[in-house]
Amino acid sequence: MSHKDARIELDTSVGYLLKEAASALRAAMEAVLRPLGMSITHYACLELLAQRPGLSNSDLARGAFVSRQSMNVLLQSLERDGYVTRPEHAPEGRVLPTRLTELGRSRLDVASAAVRGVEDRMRSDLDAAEREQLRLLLGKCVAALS
Amino acid sequence: MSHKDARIELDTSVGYLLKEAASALRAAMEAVLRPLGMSITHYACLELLAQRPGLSNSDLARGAFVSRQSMNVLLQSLERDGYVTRPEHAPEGRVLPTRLTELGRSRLDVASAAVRGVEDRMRSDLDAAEREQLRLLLGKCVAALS
DNA sequence: ACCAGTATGTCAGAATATTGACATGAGTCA
DNA sequence: TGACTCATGTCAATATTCTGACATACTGGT
Repeated sequence: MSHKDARIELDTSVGYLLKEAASALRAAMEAVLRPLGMSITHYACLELLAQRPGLSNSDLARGAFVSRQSMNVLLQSLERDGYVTRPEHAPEGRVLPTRLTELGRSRLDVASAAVRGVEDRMRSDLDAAEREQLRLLLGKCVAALS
Repeated sequence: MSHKDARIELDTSVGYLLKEAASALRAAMEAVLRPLGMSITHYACLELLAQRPGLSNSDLARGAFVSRQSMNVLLQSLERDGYVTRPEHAPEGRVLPTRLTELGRSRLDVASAAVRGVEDRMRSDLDAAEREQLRLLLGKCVAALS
């Protein structure tokens, strides 16, 4: 060995496996959302709003793991299509609280069912204890990186 | 409840946690690779070539989870910068086997050490058994989705 | 009151990745 | 041999995301 072997073993690297799993999940979600005319960020935004109505653009960006600029243009298109509404000017501060419309909620219902199917398939070989274990371990990784 | 509650619980969803972890890992890797003038795809390509010399463009694309068109333009820039070499025309078939240059390998050594630091930090709260468990569970998820 | 620091919404330009398309080569099967 | 299928490398166009920048608004300390 002429140079130090600090190479990362791809096949056994947790980081690589994590990326592989996330990539597979993304592909599977895109496959079921595409027929609905929805992208993943699209869906993530609506899902966040369904669970936490009134989130700001910046909140949604953090929750969907994109920049707030990206979320802003997405929100503009969602608003144009009538899926969400935002007040004309901020009630207080600069924050514009966003809310789902009835149309947005009904579209989300379909998308949410499709995504649930993907998640169920992903976890199909895991029993309840393993799912909990996976959540725990992923949570530790997230905490350690932030 | 006027409409059926098929909503996915974001906080407890394995899929959401997976995306969160992958996003945190990506951010951390970008942070350490940026000072080296390298992107994640950049690094992934070099790392793949170090472990499996002679991979084709399509192989590299699959290994780095991008389209082969994206990998192609990346390889062109890597070739232009002298990090990798490809034969002028295919030895057999259409496949152009790619190899690291000495320059590419030395640049990779630095990047690899930086990335290893990130991975170590990510797994810092996990003991050996937990790391093995995480690999196993992620592997099951990947298998179930493909 | 003031000022520095931080967070937000938004516009514009740049970087990155994807989809579509085409030609070429290999393998299969009748 | 010929037809068919599949994988590869690559060009072009499109789409998506990010970075940079700016004005505005809140917050905490002096």
